[in-house]
Amino acid sequence: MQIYNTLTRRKETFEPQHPGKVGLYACGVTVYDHCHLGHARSCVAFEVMVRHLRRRGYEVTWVRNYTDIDDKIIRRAHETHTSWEAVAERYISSFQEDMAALGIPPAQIEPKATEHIPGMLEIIRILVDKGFAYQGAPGGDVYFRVGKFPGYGKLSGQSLEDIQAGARIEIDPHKEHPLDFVLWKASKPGEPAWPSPWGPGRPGWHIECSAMSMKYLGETLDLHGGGLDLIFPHHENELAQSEAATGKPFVRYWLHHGLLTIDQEKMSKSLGNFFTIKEVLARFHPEVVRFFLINSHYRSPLDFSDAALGEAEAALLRLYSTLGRLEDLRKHYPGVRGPAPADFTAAALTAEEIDRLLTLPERFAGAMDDDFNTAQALGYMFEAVRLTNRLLEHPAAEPGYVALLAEVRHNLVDLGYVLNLLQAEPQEMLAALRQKGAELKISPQEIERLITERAEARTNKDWARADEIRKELSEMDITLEDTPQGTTWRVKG
RNA sequence: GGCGGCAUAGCCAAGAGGUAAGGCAACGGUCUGCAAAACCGUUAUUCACCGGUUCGAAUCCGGUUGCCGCCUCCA
Repeated sequence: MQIYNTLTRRKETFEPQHPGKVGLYACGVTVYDHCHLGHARSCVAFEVMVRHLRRRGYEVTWVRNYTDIDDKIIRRAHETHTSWEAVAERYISSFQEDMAALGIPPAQIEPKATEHIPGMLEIIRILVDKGFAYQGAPGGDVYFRVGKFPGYGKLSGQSLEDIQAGARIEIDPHKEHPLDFVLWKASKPGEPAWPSPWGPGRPGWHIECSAMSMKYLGETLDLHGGGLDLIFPHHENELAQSEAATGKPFVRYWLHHGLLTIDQEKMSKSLGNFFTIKEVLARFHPEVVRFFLINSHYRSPLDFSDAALGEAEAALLRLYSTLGRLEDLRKHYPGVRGPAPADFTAAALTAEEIDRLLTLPERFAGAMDDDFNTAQALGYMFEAVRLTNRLLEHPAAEPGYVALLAEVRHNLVDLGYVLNLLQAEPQEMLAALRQKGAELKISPQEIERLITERAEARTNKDWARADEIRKELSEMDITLEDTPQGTTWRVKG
């Protein structure tokens, strides 16, 4: 497998420290508000990586944290006249609802910062003992001494001078260097506080990830990642404090995904240009959202728009349509399974095309092995779908025909599992997608009644009345489809 | 200002030295009582622009332009 490593800015062959085992730490969310779609992108990206690694036979330990204490949480508690604990608890629940709705299973370990204070204090103690950290004033903040760590800046590719040149940081008289960052933040009266050798306070942002990741995954992690926007300062600081404390490499492969944008601008709370996961899911099927999120490579920027989600919906519909036809076929031949006979030939496809259809799993895996290239993997699936549709258009009587399609069906669903797509019952999904969750201008009962009336008219060859009903429904954005199994309807797309 | 990234058809998007995947949309055809769906076909001699390396360049190198991200909390 090849994985792009932010530290070296290259794709590298992936080799975990311990054969067959992989530890992944993905930076989670700060729980002070509902999550937006950018957070969903992050979670889906790591989920898919984990699924593919497991498919490749690795035993993966996936850790995703909650930052459940920080300034924004405290501020939110003040604003809403409640406790910081209540704020954290509320938005952890909200996050879990979103994950469940998107079908993302929980990580193996989901640690909370406030439950790991002793581990953070231990790292800070070591850093102070080694001279990498100092307290600015008695009872005050404890800082990391950036100038003492030679590798500072190696992750973001900048020198200390580079960073300082553009720094908009206020000069803090207690800091030795403007870029020294807080490890332990002294609490003001009334603020949440934990006891420490340096006085009551709370952890700085970066130290929690070092403490929690190393506790669960060891001093050197295989994989650690988050959004591109976390490279500096968050991951740079994590790297510095962790390596300063242990003297060992902190992370073997740093993974950073691209950001979700709106009109080419980063979706963010501060810009106010965000949609929460809940808002998006109210309008689009969760699987459509997932498809949208993985239809481009995880490191690319991804622009959100209704049109883009609409395209994702149409594309997913195409996948499920074929799957539905394959499912119908399976019901007609319940005993037949793949694999296809090696010597099977079909009029509709050349030998090369049949081979291509059957080697989908290899090509799919190859794409995923190449830095989790979900876009290419999906491209291969669509190619297989096109070939499959061609076969379905030209039914053959041979048993090999059914066996081949049974194998294709199995492959599509099996590969879909890696992307957490195509796991639903096709007919149910098609019905859900066709109705788009949109407000209907007419009740389904009324539609059914008109369909029945039209069926009667058609039996009597009363084409005028049949067309009239079609037109009537069409004006209410309902499209009728006459199939051998009867007439179905869908909301116009 | 410093650091980094991206520019591929109407839109979205793979490809990273060997002659442009895939999706959406559009148009033509097959099918259909009419449609829809599906299938077939068409839609980039060309990958922002200018140079260079090479037998050969979206792919490598240099420069230009435009957009984005980070340098403050951010997935």
